Amino acid sequence: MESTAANGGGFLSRMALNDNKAGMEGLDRDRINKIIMEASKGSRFYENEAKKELQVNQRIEKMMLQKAQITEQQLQKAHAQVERMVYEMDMSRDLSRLIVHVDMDAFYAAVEMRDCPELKDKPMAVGSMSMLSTSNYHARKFGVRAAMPGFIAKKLCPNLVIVPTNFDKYRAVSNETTWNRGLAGPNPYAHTGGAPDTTETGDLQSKLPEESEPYMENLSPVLFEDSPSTSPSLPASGETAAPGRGSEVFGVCVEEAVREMRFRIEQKTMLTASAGIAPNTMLAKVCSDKNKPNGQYRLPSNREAVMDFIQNLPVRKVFGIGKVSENMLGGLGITHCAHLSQQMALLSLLFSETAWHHFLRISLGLGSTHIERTFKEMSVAEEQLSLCRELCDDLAADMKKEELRGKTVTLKLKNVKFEVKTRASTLPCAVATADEIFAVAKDLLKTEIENISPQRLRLRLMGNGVYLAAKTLLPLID
DNA sequence: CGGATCGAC
DNA sequence: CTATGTCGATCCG
Repeated sequence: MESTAANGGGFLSRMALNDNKAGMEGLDRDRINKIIMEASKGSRFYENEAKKELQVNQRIEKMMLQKAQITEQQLQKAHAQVERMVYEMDMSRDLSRLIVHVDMDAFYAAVEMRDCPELKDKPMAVGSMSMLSTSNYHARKFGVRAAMPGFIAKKLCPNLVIVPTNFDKYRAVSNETTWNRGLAGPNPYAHTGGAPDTTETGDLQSKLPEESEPYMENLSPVLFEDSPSTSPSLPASGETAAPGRGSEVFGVCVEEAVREMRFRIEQKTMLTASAGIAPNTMLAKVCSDKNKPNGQYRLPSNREAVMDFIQNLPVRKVFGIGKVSENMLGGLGITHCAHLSQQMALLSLLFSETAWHHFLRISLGLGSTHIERTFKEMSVAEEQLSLCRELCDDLAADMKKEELRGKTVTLKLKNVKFEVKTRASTLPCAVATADEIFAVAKDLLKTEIENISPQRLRLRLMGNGVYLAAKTLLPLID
């Protein structure tokens, strides 16, 4: 098997600098990659990476063989099916929501610089000689980035200052930035009418991407910082929910509202954040990266703007497409989302259904328009019940749109220790309205509250949380 | 189901 | 002088 390894210079491409991040443009990649390879070669880590790269290359070859066997008919048939789906998905596009994704800039590094002005004009990173969590923008110019071992970073930038991580500090700052309590004060943008979509920003609360975000409680000391987005455990990583539907919020445009949000964060923490405003979470996250650091970008809520934006987007920028997928797609000549749409029929024949459906959604610029709510803590039963009611309303609205009803109501809870529980109840007949769902969900929640008493049920998160199991979903009309 | 794989951070 | 982490989700058998 000829290895298609993409390297002329004899290094593993997977070891090379990943310049997919903000602050990484226009540096001397060849020099940087050479240093990385020299520092890595021969290590066990490198050998393992080499093995993994070979496996990926073999998968690509296998895929190319499969591709060669596809007949014109198969392709045409796939094409027709894809076209139908594109049409349906396009129809279901929801442009009514505004999602804001807020992401702290180089979070850990920014905190350390703030607290030690001497670091300000030096290249610095947070972490250890073994692993860095993040670096400041000055260091990024040398190719120093999150997830890079400190000893390699030192070779790239001998003057690099490496500061050990202070998780407690990051968590404290993170808490300051959470919407519910941290950024107190009247917040005119928090709610819109009936559907309070506000959420806090995860970033603030949770993690960090390109810029990182702090961690939460169970901190597993981890820590890379760059990158926005929502974090797995605390959903909020960089996301905030939207101020509302439409672009006017209490007479102020979203851009202004988000500018104020960022301004308040900066006033309170002396740290900057970037934000993306878009009709769904996938796009908002990508947008938050666009004018980083300390900037924001709004993608208008119309189909043309979305499609135009997505066409020019490298697939690697999309949440969920990592090194491996990028390489697999690259084998087919797909580097940008525009290629994704062009080759969708082929993709539908070469990838699993879930995979190509995911690609299809990306190629249309679709994403979630609903945001999980995260709280610092919620231990008052009345609040829990009223939140539960809200979730039921949202769910009923979504179900109505899809013309679905269901027989199983599942309540998902996450307590302050981050343990997740689900409780479900299956009914004799399917339900669809908010009242019907709430009647069941309320009982489930009350049972949980009672089971734990006299202690209080202390919840961390309740969201995404009340939903109906898919298998029991039925058409609204028989 | 458990282990492998992938991706986020 | 060395030295490359941890988690959750999903896939796959």
